Amino acid sequence: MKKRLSISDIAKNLGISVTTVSFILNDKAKEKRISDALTHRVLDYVKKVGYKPNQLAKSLRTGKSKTLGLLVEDISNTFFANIAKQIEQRAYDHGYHILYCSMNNDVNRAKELIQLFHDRQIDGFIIAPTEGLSEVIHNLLKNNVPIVLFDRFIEDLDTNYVVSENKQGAYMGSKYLLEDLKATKVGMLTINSAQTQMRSRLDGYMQAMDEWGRDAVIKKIQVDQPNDITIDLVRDFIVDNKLDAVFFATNYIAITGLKAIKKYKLGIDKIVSFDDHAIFSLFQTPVTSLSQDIKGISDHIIQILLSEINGKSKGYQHIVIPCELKVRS
Amino acid sequence: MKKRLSISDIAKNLGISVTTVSFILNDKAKEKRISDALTHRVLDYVKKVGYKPNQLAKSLRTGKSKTLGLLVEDISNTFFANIAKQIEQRAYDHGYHILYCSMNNDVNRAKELIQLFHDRQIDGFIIAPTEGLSEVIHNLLKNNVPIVLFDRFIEDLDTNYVVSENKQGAYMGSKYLLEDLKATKVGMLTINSAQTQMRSRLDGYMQAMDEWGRDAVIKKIQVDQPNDITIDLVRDFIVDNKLDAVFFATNYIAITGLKAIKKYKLGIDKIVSFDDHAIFSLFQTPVTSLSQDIKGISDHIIQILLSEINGKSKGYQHIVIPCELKVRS
DNA sequence: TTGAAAGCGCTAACAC
DNA sequence: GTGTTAGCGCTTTCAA
Repeated sequence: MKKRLSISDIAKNLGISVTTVSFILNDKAKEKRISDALTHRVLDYVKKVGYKPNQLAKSLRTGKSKTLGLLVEDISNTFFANIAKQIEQRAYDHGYHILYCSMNNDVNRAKELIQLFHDRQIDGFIIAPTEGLSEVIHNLLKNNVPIVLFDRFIEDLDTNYVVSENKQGAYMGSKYLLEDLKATKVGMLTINSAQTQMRSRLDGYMQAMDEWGRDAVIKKIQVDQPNDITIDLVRDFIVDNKLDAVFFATNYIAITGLKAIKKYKLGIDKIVSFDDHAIFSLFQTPVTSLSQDIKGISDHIIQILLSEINGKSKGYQHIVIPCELKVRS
Repeated sequence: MKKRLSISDIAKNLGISVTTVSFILNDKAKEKRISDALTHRVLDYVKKVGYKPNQLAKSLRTGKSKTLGLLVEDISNTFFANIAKQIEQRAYDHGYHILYCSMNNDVNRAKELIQLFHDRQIDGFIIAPTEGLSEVIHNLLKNNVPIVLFDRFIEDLDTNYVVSENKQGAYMGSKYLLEDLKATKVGMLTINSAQTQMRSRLDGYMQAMDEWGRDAVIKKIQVDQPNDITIDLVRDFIVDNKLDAVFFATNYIAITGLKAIKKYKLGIDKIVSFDDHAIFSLFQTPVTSLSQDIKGISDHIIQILLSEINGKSKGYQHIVIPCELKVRS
């Protein structure tokens, strides 16, 4: 493997100095009033020999790594995987790379990873924050590290975030069950989590129940328990409360719920779930869903983060993006 | 933001030289016979002030970035997302980061990305190669860049790969339809692609059809056409050929197929798909699947790549991992 | 057993 | 307009 050319090789071969080459390569030819002829000669030569600047050296010198960190709970979750895909696209378009990782519901791992990313001079963070990350994110903020939170935010932390209009979405979904499907008793299945998006979805459901003068019937399930157990819990919840409609707070809870409905032939046919999923149009009774605007979310995240990095931000931004009710029947 | 400490700050504050600090930090204290007392003093101090070496500088000096590149077609595909999750876990355990990206079926983008990663001195590549990448991968190989292909390989390229036992899996699935479900006419739906894994799945199906003396009935659909059109094509395929069983070559084809089955009430109840999916146990007639060993695949990928990077590889490895038939009925 | 210093490839202040 | 050079933070050879 022949050694990679360096900028000084280029300069030497062309009989000029590295400065000149550097200026030309960094689009400062005009500014530094380097002759057009020379500029072209350098550019042509660089292209001919396929010279690429060493990003590492560049980063070391400039302190910018041109890399963003994406931290999510679980990259194999379709919502996060889709966000990741969009973010990555946009990042590459702007010359940024993405380092990503799944925190897997493990606060210590998460803290470690954030530190690790920071040590690697990540230019900015995109985080779906889990509980317990408040302090470490606060530290980043204190160090002026650009950050955008998404999917949820942390209440006592003043920073950028991009989230869906969860309360309004949950309200729409609940209202759809009550008003359009004439449900008499609507239960809500959610997870045992204090994350803001979950709280908002709960609030939306509650508001609808209040307005219709119905009892709120809520079960919070634990995410880390075996699926079989959860399935049985869901059956008990539906049967014991004589529900004729269910609102699921996320698509993965819905999938577990649908398993229970199928397994125990519960005959529930009024179902709404937050987050869309391929499965929902295929279930025996189609599931109406609140689909989040993945593209819109990603666009805002990148736009806010890049403007922070480029020092063009005008205070912290709080973006709330509407969801769409996808009716299936 | 207070400036980060550098190794020379540490040395200065401790009244010793950077060399000594560097040796101690890189576990060469013993080898260089630095006194235990000093070693401890340095280690304690480093911990106390929370000093972290600058990875960029380290990389620039050593030429190792401690970063791996993961290139897949589409990170939002569950198979790839799951592989990504596993790989990432293992990589971090070994002190490596993952830069990833989706090639989105775009050869030029893929080439560009590989070049980009290479320019960033990625230590190794993990690639699910698409058609047309032969040349650029060949170039990497010529430059002794560690590479592991997975999911498929490229026939005229001698390198490491980790794939599932696709032919055997497809054979098992087809045999299950014929032998256990007593299917009379089994059609295969696959995609219009020459990738090795697709070819092998086709071969497995064909072998079973041959052994049972049945006609092979195959439809290749185009991945990039609108879903509605594909759904209608699937219906025509099933109806025109009077099929009573279908073998789907991937889970996403299966999902489209299930949509057709549901939409047009085709009443097919003998269904097998390659790749498992949450949906398959929930469809009106459960779908038996061939599930790939994500963990096994990931383990092998990382193990091979790291031994290549550390120069411990003993020639190219070709790993073929069995799939499991998940019967549902 | 420890230290001085060169050098990885690049940018940019300063000199001419 | 173009060149010289210091220095980003680190590893490692060579010297002491």
